[in-house]
Amino acid sequence: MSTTHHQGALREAQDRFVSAWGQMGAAWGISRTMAEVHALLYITGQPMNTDDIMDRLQISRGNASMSLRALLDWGVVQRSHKRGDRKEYFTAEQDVWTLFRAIVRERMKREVDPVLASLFEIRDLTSVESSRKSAISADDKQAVLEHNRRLDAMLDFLQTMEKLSQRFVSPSGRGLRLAATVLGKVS
Amino acid sequence: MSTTHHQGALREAQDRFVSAWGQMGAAWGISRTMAEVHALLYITGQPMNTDDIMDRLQISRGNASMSLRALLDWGVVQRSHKRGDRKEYFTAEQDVWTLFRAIVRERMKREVDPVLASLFEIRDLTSVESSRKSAISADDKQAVLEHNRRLDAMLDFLQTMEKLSQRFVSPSGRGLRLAATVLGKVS
DNA sequence: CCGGCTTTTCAGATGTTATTGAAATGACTA
DNA sequence: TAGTCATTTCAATAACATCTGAAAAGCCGG
Repeated sequence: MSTTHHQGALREAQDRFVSAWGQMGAAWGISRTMAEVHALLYITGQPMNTDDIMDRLQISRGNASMSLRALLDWGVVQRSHKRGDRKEYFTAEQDVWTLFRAIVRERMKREVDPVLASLFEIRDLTSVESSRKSAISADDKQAVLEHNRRLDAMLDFLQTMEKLSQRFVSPSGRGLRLAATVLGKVS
Repeated sequence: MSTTHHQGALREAQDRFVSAWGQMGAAWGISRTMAEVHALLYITGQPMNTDDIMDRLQISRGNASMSLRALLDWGVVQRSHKRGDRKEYFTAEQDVWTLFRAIVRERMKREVDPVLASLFEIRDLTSVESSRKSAISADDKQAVLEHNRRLDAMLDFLQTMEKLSQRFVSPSGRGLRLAATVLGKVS
């Protein structure tokens, strides 16, 4: 349609954006390709189908399919369709804060929550139980006490983070206003 | 010294803490071992030398050395020494918020800053320059305009994040108070 | 400046994760 | 139902990250 063949600058800017985003994603434990697919959809703003994406990023069909599905799971890409075309098209969430909230939500769910669960279990191993146990030296009791203090410090911290993230993640542009507030507050 | 051979519960709690932390670290793009070494030092609270750590975590000398050095670089572990012992001992930062600040600082430096730099460069590719270019259709101009809008949205967002993280990272227990404030504010 | 002890380095082995491509599955039409 | 086109799956493979262990480099007291 619009873009002619020698439309260099825009194309290059898009490609470099895709690379930069892919790099960042990789550092975050998101597969490079998945991040690149998202970047491409975001920066072009155009609905694209699997073949468009394969061609543009030079990746296999399987890879494109997997990445798109994962992006759908994360809720940062939506399906759409074109009349008279059987292919599925995809578009990226355009609001950056919404995007960010989706990412935080997903990462908390996958990485922090399981650790929190583990820590609670671990806490049980050395709670009241240990005092019931047979003859234990004063030193050992002290060691357990300090262990529990450290464990609790970590637990408290992660729970605070959890709550904080829920504020940011909560629906509506709450996160933005909060960030602005915080930045304003502390001068 | 204190811990006798059948002191099971504490030891198991420590081991499980180490695993849980290692898992979390892995998800964050920190090598599992590096996270485990830190977890061990944190949860025991004891200064340990390289051999202690090798034995306890069953890792090679090289791996232990590398991980410890990385933790020192991150500023979350300190060297210490024992009189009459030539070995180096290591201890973990015990304040969880300080630990967290170190991590955020490091990750921003390594992952966000480079991307921001790239985005600024990319922005230049399609700034004023593009209007100078020869005959360009109205459609193309429009495309470039929208591209710039999206790019700027991302830039703004990352810059806000950067500033936010600097608040949290700033010396003294500022971060803690901020978090408390935010949690309090929105009920 | 030698000998013993400690830490660091790094090439190769090992383990993990991402990607491909072709076959299976699904979805729709006639 | 068979035929066409699109999508998903998954075993094989490639790419990447991590770990080992032995050799090299540092450090120190005598």
